[in-house]
Order: sequence, then structure tokens, then C-alpha cells
Amino acid sequence: MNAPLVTILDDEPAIRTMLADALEEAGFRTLSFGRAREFEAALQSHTPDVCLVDLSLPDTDGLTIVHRLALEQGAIVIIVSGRAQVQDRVTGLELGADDYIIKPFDPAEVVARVRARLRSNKPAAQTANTAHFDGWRAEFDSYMLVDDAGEHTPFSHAEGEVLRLFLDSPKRLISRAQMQESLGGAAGESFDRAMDVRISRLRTKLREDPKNPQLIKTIYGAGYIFLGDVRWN
Amino acid sequence: MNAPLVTILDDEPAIRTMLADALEEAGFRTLSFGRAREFEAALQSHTPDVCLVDLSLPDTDGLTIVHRLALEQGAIVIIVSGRAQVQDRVTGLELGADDYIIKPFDPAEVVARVRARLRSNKPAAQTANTAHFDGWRAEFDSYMLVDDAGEHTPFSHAEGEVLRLFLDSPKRLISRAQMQESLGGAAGESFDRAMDVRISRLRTKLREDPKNPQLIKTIYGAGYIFLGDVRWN
DNA sequence: AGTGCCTGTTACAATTCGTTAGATTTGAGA
DNA sequence: TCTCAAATCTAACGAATTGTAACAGGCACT
Repeated sequence: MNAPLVTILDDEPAIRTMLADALEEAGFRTLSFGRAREFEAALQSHTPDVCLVDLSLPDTDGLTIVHRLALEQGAIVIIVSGRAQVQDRVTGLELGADDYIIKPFDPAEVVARVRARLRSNKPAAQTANTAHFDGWRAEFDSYMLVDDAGEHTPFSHAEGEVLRLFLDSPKRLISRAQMQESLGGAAGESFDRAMDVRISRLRTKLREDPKNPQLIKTIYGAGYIFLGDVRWN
Repeated sequence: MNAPLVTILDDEPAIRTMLADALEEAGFRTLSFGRAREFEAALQSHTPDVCLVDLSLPDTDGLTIVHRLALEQGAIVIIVSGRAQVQDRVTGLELGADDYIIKPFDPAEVVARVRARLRSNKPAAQTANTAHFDGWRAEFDSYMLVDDAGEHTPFSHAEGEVLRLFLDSPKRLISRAQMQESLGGAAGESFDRAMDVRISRLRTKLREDPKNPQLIKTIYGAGYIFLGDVRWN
């Protein structure tokens, strides 16, 4: 549970420090780079949660970096650029950037936009504590499930662990082994039975039809898969 | 598989039509509203993928709507506002908005930002996991077969393995040896019997006439061939 | 102690899926 | 066309896996 890491790639030192100061003030960790080469080298050992990228770099075309980061590595990329033309912004976003901020900017807005991206984009970099899916809202602060009609159903800590695991990796098979490891997996003898029971109880609270569950599917001999359009907020 | 639905909430008709035109041109469905009351009424029957919201509305404070949409309904909210102060933007984003676009805007940029939000919210660039063939749809995420009439039939993991093999190589002979290898081919003695049974069960779910199967043909002494116009999606 | 909640354990029911076995189909050769 | 062995189909059985109701211990609060 470290603070999210934000990388800054800009050739102007003044901008780097301005951004770094504002972001660290807001509680983020930062790494700054003036050249694409250094930045790419650092990626070997760090995995940033958000990448701020300036388009006009001395050694590379910024758009190439954006494309590689966003589409190949799946990172959250925010372009911070002096190019203010609409066409620049459109192509930047089309190339996979998640946001496009124009210089000159106010550091407070950058922080707000970084937060907004972290909030909803990648569950891996959790900062949010509420998830929405298929007419449900899961509030991990208050341990509550809320349905369309606003009806509240509490869930326990153990149930929340399973639910969080599902909501972090929707539409992907999660094996029993993974579950045991992620959760309090002191792999006991019949520990897998306990997992079954947790899931059964969670299913009940989600009002799943036992004969035909829509959200939590069992894959015989493999594990479970959570189907649901998850959005963290 | 509908086009994403974008709602527009703005009290100026000119802006509504400008946005609607650009978004529909780009392939989205749109719904426009001039007042918060109408918009909220429409939410009862529609669930938009993205909500564009103007902050200055005649009948309500726009921020209230943003807050409710984002935090309670979990919608993607983009504020489109004439208020250009940094403080407005920060509070808007802080309240849960996913983006903040300042008037006057270029419709092309709005489209690009809507796309960016939809893109990043759909995680795990799905490798094609749904196939269509001869009035059927096979959903490998949810382990469901869906017929023309929309009736759902679940298929098991083992059945899905066979089905996927067929759908990957339609109209081509698949020998038993290939099947054993592709699937969990711990080639036992009577393992081919197991394969028979899998196919038999799959045929039942596809409502094949045992005397005259249309989709899965047996080639005596050679293997099986799947006839069907497969289109992956 | 008493009450209520959480959570693992147990026991049994239900499901999945390979195996078995008998029925049916296929195709080569008479 | 007829015969027969091999190949295939599928109902039925059973081992392994999973679902869940019921029970029990632990913990917090009265």
C-alpha cells in the first residue's frame, strides 16, 4: 500500500520541479526525467502508476513514447504539452493518452486530473474504495452493498476480501490457489472449503440464482470468474 | 453489442445539437436534455455509458448531479462548462467527474475525450471471446450459448474446450489425435471415449439431430468437422 | 453469563465429467 | 446385397469437485 508513483518526463527543469513539488505535496511519490532515454531505463526497475509526458523532447518524439506506454504497457498516460491545437490534442488522445493538459497549467489541476485517472482507471492502483457493477455498489469503507433501489446489505470482512479480489480482476479466471494466496492463505487442510463457503455467502448477498449465477461463475476444476462491468470510483 | 450511449445535459439548444451531431457522426447514440428534471427521469429507463453535463442549469446545481451520477450510479461523467477558473475544474474533478472540458470547445476534442474515457474503463483488451455461427452465439466469458431467440444455455469448461477448438478451425477436419493434444490430452487408453462424450453433450446443447447433425459432423475413421459460418468478435 | 455476529468446520446434496458397457452406425470385403 | 469387425454414440455409473445448511468456537459488547 505505497503511495502511487507518478513519473514526470519533461525537458524543462522548472516544470519538472513544479510538478514534482505539487504532486509530492499531494502525497504522491515522483520520479523526474529530462530525457526519454533515462526514462525508459528507469522503467526497467519501476512501474509507475501514472506517467506525465511532455511531447517536445530533445531525444525522441513524445508521441512514440505515449503510444508505447499506453497501448503496449497499459500505463496511465497524461500528456502535458505546449502544443495547444485541437488536432494535437485529438491525436494525442487517440494514440492512447488518458488526458491532455495544456501549458501553461496550474499544478492544482494536474493533481486533480492525476487523482481522477487513478480513481477510475486501473483497479491495480487502487485508491478508490467504492466499486460499481451491474446495478450494485460496493462500499468498502462502510462494508455495504447497495442495490439499484438503494437498499443496503452489509458484508463482512471475509466476504469483502473475496469481493475485492473479484472486483480487481473482473472477467478473468481466478484459481483457488490464487485466492488462497491473496487472502489469508495459510493453506490449511480443508481451507478450500472455507473459500467455498465465503463465496456461497457472497452469492447470497448478491442475490444470485444458485442454479444460474450471473456474476460469480464457477469453473469446475479451475476456479471462479467474476462477470460484471466494474468501475471503481 | 450496441453503440455506447452518451447523454447530453445542457440548457443551450445550440450546444446540445452541436454535441449530438458530432457524437452521432462518430458512431455513438445520444440523448439530449435541457433540464435536470427530464434527465433524471430518463435515467430510470436508460443507463448511459457517458454523461456530458453542463454546470449552469436552470433548475438545479450541476455539481449536485455530477456528484450523484459519479458516486451513486458510478457513471462516467464529463463536465462541459463555461466556468474556466482552475478552482472550478479542481472541485469538479474532485467531486467525481472524469474530465472537465471548457467552453468554447471543439466537438472533435469532445469526441476524442469521450473515447478516451470509454477506452480506459474497459479493462483487459479482450481477446476475442465471443463467436457467432448459424444462429448461435458462444460467449466464452460467461460460458453461455445463446440462440436466436435469446435463450441462454450454459456450457461447462470441458464442453467449452471442444467448442473453442471447433470454432477456431471451422470447416476443417479435426482428427482425434489433434483433439487429444489440444485439450488436456493426458492420452489415456480410453481417453477417446471421453472425447466422444464431450462431443455428444455439446451436440445436445446445440440441439443437433443425432441422426443428421448439421454443425458437428463425424468423419468415420478420421475425426470431426465443424460446419458453420463462424465470425469471431 | 448472555447476546449477537463473524467465520471456519462438518456433513451431506448437487454438479461435473471421465469411464464403462451395450447399442448403433459405418464401410470393406464376400 | 449381406456380414462382420471396427468405430462411434450415448445412457448410466461413480469418483472428484463444488454448494450450502447446520453447527461450533471466538470475539465484542452488555
